[in-house]
Amino acid sequence: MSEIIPLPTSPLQEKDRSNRSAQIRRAALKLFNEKGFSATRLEDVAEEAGVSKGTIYLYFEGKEDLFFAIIRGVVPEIRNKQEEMKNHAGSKAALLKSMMIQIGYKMVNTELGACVKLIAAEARNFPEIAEYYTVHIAMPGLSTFKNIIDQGVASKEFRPCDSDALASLIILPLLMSGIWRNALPLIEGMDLEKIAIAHADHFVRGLLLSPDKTK
Amino acid sequence: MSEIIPLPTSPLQEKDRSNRSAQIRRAALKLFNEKGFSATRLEDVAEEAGVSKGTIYLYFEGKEDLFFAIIRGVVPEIRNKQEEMKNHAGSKAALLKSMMIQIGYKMVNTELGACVKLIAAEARNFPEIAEYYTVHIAMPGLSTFKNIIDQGVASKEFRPCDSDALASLIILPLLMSGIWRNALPLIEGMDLEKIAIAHADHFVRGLLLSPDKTK
DNA sequence: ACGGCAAATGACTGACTGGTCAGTATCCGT
DNA sequence: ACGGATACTGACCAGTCAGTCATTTGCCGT
Repeated sequence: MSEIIPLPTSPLQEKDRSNRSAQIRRAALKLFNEKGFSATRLEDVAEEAGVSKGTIYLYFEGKEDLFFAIIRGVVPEIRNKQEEMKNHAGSKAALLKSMMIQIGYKMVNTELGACVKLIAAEARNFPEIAEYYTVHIAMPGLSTFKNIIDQGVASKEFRPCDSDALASLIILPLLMSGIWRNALPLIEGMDLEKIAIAHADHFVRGLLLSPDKTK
Repeated sequence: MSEIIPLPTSPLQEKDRSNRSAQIRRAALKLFNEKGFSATRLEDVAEEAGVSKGTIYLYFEGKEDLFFAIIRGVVPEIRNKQEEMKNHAGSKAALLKSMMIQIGYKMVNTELGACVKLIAAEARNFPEIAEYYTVHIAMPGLSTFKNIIDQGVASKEFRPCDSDALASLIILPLLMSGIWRNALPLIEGMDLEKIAIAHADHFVRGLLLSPDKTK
């Protein structure tokens, strides 16, 4: 071919070329999310990523390893959020609200929701994933929320309550928002971001002893 | 073979024999839920149901039709619950609580949770299912909850609120409970029934204008 | 311009599985 | 006891796809 290859080092191509692994993981997540792990053909992942099938095997040991790599990729961000919560000073109500809205936003607008859906759909086929998610994400996350609630109760900011159950109830609707967003068409009037905000507001309202001062 | 076939008409076998279709659907739901639709081999469904592969094709047109039949099978029960809610007289708070706890119970203890997980995982592969679920279950369900909340607001039982968002927030944690139950190992201290009850209690508490009288 | 090396390719293979259908078993009315 | 009808079976076929590897591409330093 004698045609001029245009801008072979443009920012986009440079980035792609320099990180085949991320490029393949992105493509795979998109298709796994659309079709499911088992129904996704590796050849389609290759095409979506703009490489050939063989190339995938230069970066991953196989389909399953590619799946694990995707899940591992979202963990650091979640861990950081958890750290952020632990080190926060100030009103627990404001902290909870802020975190719920941020998590809700990420669930609906980033690949996080797709990952949650994938984990829910495939965890039973990959016990390793289920174990990893449970031990390294869900348990510390719930425990962090529980601690915040307990602290709020201790300082008389919140009413006494079953902090175990309420910690779960913070996160369950947000997880389901992420799944819905990636699984089903949105129903008219069903704005998932608005729902996350309403969740934060309504949940904390039911927890406060005195009328809401964070408004 | 000359061996005696034991009790060929025992009650159990009689029942099974009389309804191959339900028997196959039960087996298929179990395996679809465990492995996912695509990763489930029809031959395994046949074995689980105690029939041969060919028999499945006497009752269903194919794998996909079997899947549709499973989903259609849970709809009547849901529709009945919705009717029940529309015809209820009395305190909206008590009605909401009762419904939330009942739905939560079914999500965690019946095949309903497995169906929700399946729909979430597979809806994008079967737009017909997504459409059906959205139009015939989700929309009327949300609209029923919204009406109850609006009525409660009108009668000054509930505070003014975004009833669209709150209707979604009633159901999202319950759906996620059903999915969690069928996807992930329960975390220590994570009792999904207890969570449904706490949800009902906490959600309604945040909605009431005057202190809770349903206690 | 060249030669060597790492990166990338895609045709190929072997295992797997949805769906078929010719054959078998079971049931029931006579 | 018979025979037709209905229910069931499982070997088989045709298509699919994860994973392999001999070959090609293109990027260097010299």
